[in-house]
Amino acid sequence: MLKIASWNVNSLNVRLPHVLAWTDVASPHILALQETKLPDDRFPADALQEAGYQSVFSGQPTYNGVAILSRQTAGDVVTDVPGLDDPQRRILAATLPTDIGDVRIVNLYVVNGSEVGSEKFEYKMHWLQQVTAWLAEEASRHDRMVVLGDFNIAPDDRDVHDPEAWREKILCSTEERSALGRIFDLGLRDTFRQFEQEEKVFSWWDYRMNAFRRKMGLRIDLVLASRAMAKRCVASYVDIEPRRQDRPSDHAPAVAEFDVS
DNA sequence: ATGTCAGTCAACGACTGA
Repeated sequence: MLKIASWNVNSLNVRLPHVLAWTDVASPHILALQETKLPDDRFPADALQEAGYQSVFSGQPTYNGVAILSRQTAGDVVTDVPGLDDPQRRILAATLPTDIGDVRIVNLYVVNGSEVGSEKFEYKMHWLQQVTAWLAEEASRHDRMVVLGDFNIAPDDRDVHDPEAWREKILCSTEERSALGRIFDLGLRDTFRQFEQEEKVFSWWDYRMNAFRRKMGLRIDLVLASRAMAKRCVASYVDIEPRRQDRPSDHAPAVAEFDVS
């Protein structure tokens, strides 16, 4: 089994113990992290190496920052894409060897966008447009591809605790969902929806207003798989256990498992 | 009810972003 996960840790500095505890129990082969909020010279590669993970990362102080932890050595690392001369470290692609050959992993920390219609929202839409064009190229080069991360878009109303309250709000607007649809149209499937799921499964809950306790969340952390990988996907779920811990990230890991026999 | 966090700067509180 090949287990691949995505987790927005909201500061790897604070959350390193959570990551070590979770990887110890869940033992994913590949773990994509977002919002590490660390410059590269402070990335805790040694502690992760001791836990059995190699790391590639693209960070900056204070904001953003992405990493891929893996049992195997990553190659062909990409951190920047055409059309985005962007100091924000949100993109990290790498190729990982597996039992079925190389798998291309694309880790995305999609722009939040703040409010529909804001300047940040316009940046989000432009960012998605450029990233989608690049993903099309990646998809043409890599038959086996997994695109995962914090998409900052809830795919549809099933992914929202209160769809009416969120109607056309940031993370849920028609324009954002259409942009996500154009990524699905590249042949990338939301692995979570390949399986029957319980209602009200979310991956992010606001720190405010006891949102987690009240089950007021969104499913915005996704694991998408190319056709060749989707047909091998045997499970996809959110592991909310880390969200219950002390001093948690506001996100929980999204996990997909693939049959590589 | 934007009422929580995290990081930074600069100085222990204001700010930004999420």
